[in-house]
Amino acid sequence: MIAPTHSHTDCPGCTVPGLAFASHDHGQCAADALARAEAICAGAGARLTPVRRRVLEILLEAHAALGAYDVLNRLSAEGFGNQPPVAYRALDFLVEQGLAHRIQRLNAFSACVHVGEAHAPAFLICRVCSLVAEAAVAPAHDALEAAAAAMGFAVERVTIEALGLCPACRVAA
Amino acid sequence: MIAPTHSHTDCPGCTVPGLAFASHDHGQCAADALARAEAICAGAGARLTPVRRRVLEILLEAHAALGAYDVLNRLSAEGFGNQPPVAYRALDFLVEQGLAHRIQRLNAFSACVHVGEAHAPAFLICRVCSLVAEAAVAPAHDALEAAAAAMGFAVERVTIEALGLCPACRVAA
DNA sequence: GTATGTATGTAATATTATAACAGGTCAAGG
DNA sequence: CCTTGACCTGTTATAATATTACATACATAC
Repeated sequence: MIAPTHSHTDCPGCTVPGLAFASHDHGQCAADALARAEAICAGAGARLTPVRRRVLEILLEAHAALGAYDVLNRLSAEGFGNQPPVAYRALDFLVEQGLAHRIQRLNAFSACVHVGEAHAPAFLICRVCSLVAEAAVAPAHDALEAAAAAMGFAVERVTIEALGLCPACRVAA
Repeated sequence: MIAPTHSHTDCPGCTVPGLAFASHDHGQCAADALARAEAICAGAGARLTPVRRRVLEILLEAHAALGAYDVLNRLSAEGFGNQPPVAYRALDFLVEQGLAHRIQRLNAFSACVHVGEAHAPAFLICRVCSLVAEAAVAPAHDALEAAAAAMGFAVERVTIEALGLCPACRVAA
């Protein structure tokens, strides 16, 4: 696990701006996010199978970025397969469907906070407490797209990540 | 190796805009870049030792993103140590001095194209031929900084990468 | 109900990265 | 000079991350 399970960072479904690093009640979030995931998959003709659904739940419950092997450990404890491909396949599926994101810098995955909405996410990673927040950065995305277009490069997927200090750790420092 | 040795992508020293994916003469580039690297290190009180210097040369010659083990293989073939830390330490040093960049998406490293200049780089990675170009995206960087500041997050390091098709592979498709 | 594509489980292995420690080099201060 | 301390290199061992390949099972369309 990359960050403590009880942390309250981004909460899928709780998309109030500015709330990303603040504590808040999110009891309803996971349920909402799962319902939306079902809808997305149905719409895309993709199957949200038990393993895949469970992996999404795990990411939602953790409320933090998890490594593939963290996910795998939980899966195998629950009677699913216990070999890496089980986790990687489900995670890849979720990322493809836009239900989860991969955090390159951490080799980790987190449930998407804005499922279904078109969004250009960036990830703010605290180097002290490892909490990860998802921020909307459409302007940054547009700027990158423009720079790429000027060079004749066709952008398909974008990764924007920042490493630094979250508000809490900033104060503590 | 991530991309062919003979490729002509970004050429340190040849910073003509728009040239990133075009073929061009870059015989002088490596020498210039090395000279600037010496200056940077001298100014920072850092030591560009033989291993470190050689790793930088390797990255410059390859003219592409290389994995740590690619670098290590070349080092050990030349009589340097043949264990991973030898490569990782030198690469980490170069990244810290701003002489090289890490491409997260590829777990690879490339020589910096704009040594010494303050710059906010983004990396354009072709998913077909694996060539990597370094683009200047100060506006994207600023936008990310602004979004982070609004959330109380203090940005220290930024990763911006795009996966897609380079001009050549776009035409071929 | 059978064929077909897709999903899962498993074994084996590849790739990427770090921790820990020993020995060497070099420059500054005594 | 020669010692000290900081830093660099080499090596061993191992950890962490990820993929290939193949067998089995399941779902859907025909």
